[in-house]
Amino acid sequence: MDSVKPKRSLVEETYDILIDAICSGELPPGERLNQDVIAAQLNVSRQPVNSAISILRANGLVEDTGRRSVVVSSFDPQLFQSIFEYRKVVEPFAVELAARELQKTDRRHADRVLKVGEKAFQSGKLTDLVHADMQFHEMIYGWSRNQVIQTSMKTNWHHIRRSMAVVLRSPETVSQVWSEHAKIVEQLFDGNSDQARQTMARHIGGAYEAISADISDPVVADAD
Amino acid sequence: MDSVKPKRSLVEETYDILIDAICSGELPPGERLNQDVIAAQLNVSRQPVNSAISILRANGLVEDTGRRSVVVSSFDPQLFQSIFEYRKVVEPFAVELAARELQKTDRRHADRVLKVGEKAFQSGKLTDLVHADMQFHEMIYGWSRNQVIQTSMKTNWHHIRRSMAVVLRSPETVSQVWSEHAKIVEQLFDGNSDQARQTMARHIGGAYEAISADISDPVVADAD
DNA sequence: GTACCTAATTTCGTATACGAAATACGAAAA
DNA sequence: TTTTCGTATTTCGTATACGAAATTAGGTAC
Repeated sequence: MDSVKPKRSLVEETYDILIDAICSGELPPGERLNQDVIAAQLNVSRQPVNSAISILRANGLVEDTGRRSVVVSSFDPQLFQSIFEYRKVVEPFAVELAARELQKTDRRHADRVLKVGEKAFQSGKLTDLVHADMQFHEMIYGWSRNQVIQTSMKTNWHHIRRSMAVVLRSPETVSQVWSEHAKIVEQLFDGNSDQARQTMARHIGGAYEAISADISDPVVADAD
Repeated sequence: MDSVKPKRSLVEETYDILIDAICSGELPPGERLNQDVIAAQLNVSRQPVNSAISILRANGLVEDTGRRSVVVSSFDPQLFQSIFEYRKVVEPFAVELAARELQKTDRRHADRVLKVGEKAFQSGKLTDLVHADMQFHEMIYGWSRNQVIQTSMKTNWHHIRRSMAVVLRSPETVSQVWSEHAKIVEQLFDGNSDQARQTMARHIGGAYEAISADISDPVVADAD
């Protein structure tokens, strides 16, 4: 068992806390980030907070206002559309790659992930649902053995989570999502990789349809 | 006229200098980054250097050694393969998206970029060639109007540039690259988007073939 | 000569300090 | 009352300071 303490730095800790606050919607778009306040809340000096914000800025999750402050980036429907347009091509590709060499042990992992999804569905907690959804897709990215897909999608999920925090999904939609997940796994392990690919493409397309209607209006900072 | 000074911070300046040194091969894989030394060289304090390194670490370009130092990440052929596997799917897709709404003015831009490429080819300077190559592909990403493609490929080009610094390309290969670029533009503006897509797919595939042979061995840090 | 132990030095993370720039506020003039 | 200008305050970027961890070196025992 890995009981090593990674010994995370305060910069990392601060970064994780901030990105989580942003993605969960706790810090909504346009919200100002005051270094002194954050430092006080986390009981650290301003220095690690400053570094963490530098990373967030480099990743586009916060932006300078031209004034003296940084704010959480506005959530742009255009970006959301880009993400799903992108996913509709990349995720079926990930499925195709995953089919190359599936291990038998992977099946156990898949079943576990699907089970967690079921539980999250029954609990009805949005946070759990989003998390489980992400887990499933990240499993596929991992199977693809393509690092670029994994890292680019990691960034995308920050934005996806951010949008999910605003959007409510109907139970029927959620139910369908998880039956499609199961179907993809089934087809993959049955050797029908091409079908799995197509199912994934439809899955992403459908998810976008289901969600996009709700986020037609951009969420931006309050005008002064 | 935009005569505003972007007023870049020392963190940004330092980050750009470091990433450029890494991507150009000036700081080879395994090279240790000493904050004091870098700060002295750039005539800044260690603070912005520290922040810049935090960003590099978050982007995976440097990594902790478990000791007290960070080193430039080793260049992994596996990653290189992932990048081209990815590009072979994503770049043709970018071409497809680009075909949606091409502006007439874009043609002028394209011709300019192609011309710069020719010049770089004649000059024979590797740095210029790589830069021009990147310019061409980034033009396509821009035309796709898909932000995710743009940002993910931006990261990838750091790694691509890094590999290019090691790999020498034969003049014939380079020549072929640029005639293919021209062909893609031609096909796009002639409305043959599907052909342009296929040309791009062949282009990426060919580029990978041409390069991959030379980087079969991983470039890692010297063993102690 | 080799191995080990301890002290000195390096080097990093984080805290604190300082100066500059921008915003907020308040007073005076229209 | 509204606007404008000057001053006080906030807040950030960057410099400097400090303590801890790790590496290096040197010396001693075998």
